[in-house]
Amino acid sequence: MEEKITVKVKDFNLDHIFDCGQCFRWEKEQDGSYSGIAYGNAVNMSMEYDSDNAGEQYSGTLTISGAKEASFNKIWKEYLDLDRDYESIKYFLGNNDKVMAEAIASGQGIRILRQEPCETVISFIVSQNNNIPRIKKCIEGLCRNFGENIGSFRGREYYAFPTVDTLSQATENDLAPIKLGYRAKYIIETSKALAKDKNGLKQAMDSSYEEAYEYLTGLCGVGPKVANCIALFGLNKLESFPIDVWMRRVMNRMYGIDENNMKAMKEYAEKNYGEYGGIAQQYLFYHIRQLD
DNA sequence: TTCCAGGTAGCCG
DNA sequence: CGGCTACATGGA
Repeated sequence: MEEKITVKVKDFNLDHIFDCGQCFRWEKEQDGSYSGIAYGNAVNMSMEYDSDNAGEQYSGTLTISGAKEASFNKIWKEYLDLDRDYESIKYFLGNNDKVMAEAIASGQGIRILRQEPCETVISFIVSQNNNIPRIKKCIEGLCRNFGENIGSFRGREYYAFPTVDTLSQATENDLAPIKLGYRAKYIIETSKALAKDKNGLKQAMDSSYEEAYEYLTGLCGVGPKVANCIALFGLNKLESFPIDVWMRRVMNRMYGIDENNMKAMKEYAEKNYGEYGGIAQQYLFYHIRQLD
């Protein structure tokens, strides 16, 4: 008998959370639930929405199957950012910004996952100049070849994300079958740096956004965009505002900002989204990908 | 064939 | 500093 946790949630939608480009290891099942792995635990998540709001507020009961009850407070509550009040954040972002209100409407149930810092670093190095389906394949390949086998869950084998110690010892030749392209050497070099500086990411997490950004951009293969993704998804810096091709597209289409004027986009975000820039960015990202 | 994908390192002025 | 380009890979 599979263990499971059930918990009441609101402002919570699995499609919005797992299909907004923040994570790469969750797969949608036939029944609309998602199976995946985080912090070395493979689980399945399904939602039963409250009937009285017809799903519009995205409140209901979340079931995490395969998870031990004790893991809720230790892992899942924090991973899913359940203690944060997204309703007030949505009001803050959307109450005098019609464009943002529209974006929020399409991704009402987004939550910023608190992912493992090392995994986030490597994953977003893989993501550069790459598309999401292929990013997923590359990461799956890394895990299968270099991650610890966690065992089978619902008929599938699961592998933990490889440690930087393991990756730091791999050669470009070892990584060749994974088809990471020119990113392979970035991954090896950055894994070496992180394996050597064990507390670097932890310290960055406890530092200000600016200090974290400086540390991250010092890693090989980590530029402004990737650093902001790591800061947001791995280090819990919610003011971080990653600007990628989609963000350039959506801010041009919806705010009329020039597609090449990244500085204007950054300034717009700082001024209007402030400490919740990262959450605003996720609503915009999800929204433009729905439209496209 | 060419273009594109959650960009960055290296180089040049 | 800011601007330019090569870079692996696979799908459209």
